[in-house]
Amino acid sequence: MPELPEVETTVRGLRPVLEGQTLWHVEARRPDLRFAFPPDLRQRLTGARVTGLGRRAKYGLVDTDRGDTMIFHLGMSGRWRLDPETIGTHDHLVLETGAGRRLALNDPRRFGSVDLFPTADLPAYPVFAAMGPEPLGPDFTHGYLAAALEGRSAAIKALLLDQRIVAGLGNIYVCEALHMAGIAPTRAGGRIARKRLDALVPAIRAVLEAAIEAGGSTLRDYARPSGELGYFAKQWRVYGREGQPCLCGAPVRRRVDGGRSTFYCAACQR
DNA sequence: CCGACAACCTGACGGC
DNA sequence: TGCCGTCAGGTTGTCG
Repeated sequence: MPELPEVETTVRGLRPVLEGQTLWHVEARRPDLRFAFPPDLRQRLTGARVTGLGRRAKYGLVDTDRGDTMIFHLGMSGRWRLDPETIGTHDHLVLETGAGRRLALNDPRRFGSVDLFPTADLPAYPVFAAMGPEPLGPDFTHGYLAAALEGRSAAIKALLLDQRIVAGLGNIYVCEALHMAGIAPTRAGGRIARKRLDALVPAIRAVLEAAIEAGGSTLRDYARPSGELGYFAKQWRVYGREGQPCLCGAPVRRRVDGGRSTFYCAACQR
C-alpha cells in the first residue's frame, strides 16, 4: 500500500487526531521492525505534545514540543489503525492522546520503521540527506530531471525508483507515470525522446495528485471507528492489469526487472 | 555505472 | 481440508 500518496493520505488522516494533542500513553509492543525503535522512544514521547504532522517522501513526520520528530515508515504492509477495538499481534506501537483517541501502528511484515530525530536537524537525518527532491515540490522541475537523467544508460524505471533522483515514487506510480508519458520502462534514462521527456514531470505529478485525491476518498473509510480499510478502488491504467486492454486496445504487458513486476503497454510506450 | 539477486517478514491466494 | 509455491506497495547491500 504505502507509496507517497498513501503516506500523504495517512498523514492527513492522523493530523486531526494527533495535532495539538498530548501523548498520554505510549506503548512499544514489538520494537524490532526493519530496525529497532530508539530504546528511549517511550520516555521521549510520553507526555509530549504533538505540534504538527508532515511527510518527506514515503516517511511520515510527527513533530513534538520536545524538539523531537517521530519519523515513521510504513514499509510494505504498514498502516495506522484508529481506535482499534482490540490490540493484536502486529500492532507494534500504540499511542493514546489526551482526548482519549488510540492509534496503533500495524505492520505484519515489519519492513517499516519508527525513529526519533531532532526536528531542527531533520534535513540531516541520514536517509533524508541522501534524498532527491519531492516530486510534488518546487524543485522537481523538467530542467532538474533532464539534468539528472542526462547521460544515464540505466533503465528509466530504475532511475525513477532511485530515491536520490526523486524521493517518494514506488513501483505502482512509476509504472503509471511512464505509461502516461509514453515512455518504455526499459528506455535508457538519457535517451528519451524530447517530447516524451517533456511529458514526464507533468505525468508524475498528475499520477500522484490523482492518487492522493483517491486516497482522500478512502480516508473516510480509513478513519471509521471500525478502523478497517476499504481498500483503494484501482483506477490504474497498467499496474496489475496484465492481459487487459490498454486505453489504446493493446494488451497490457508484464515483465520482471530486478525481481519486481513492471506493467506497460508496448504500443503506447517507446 | 549497471543489472541481478538476496535478505528482511508475514499473509493471501491459486493449484492440486 | 491442507500443503506448497508464488507473489506483494520498500530498502539496503553484495556481486560480477
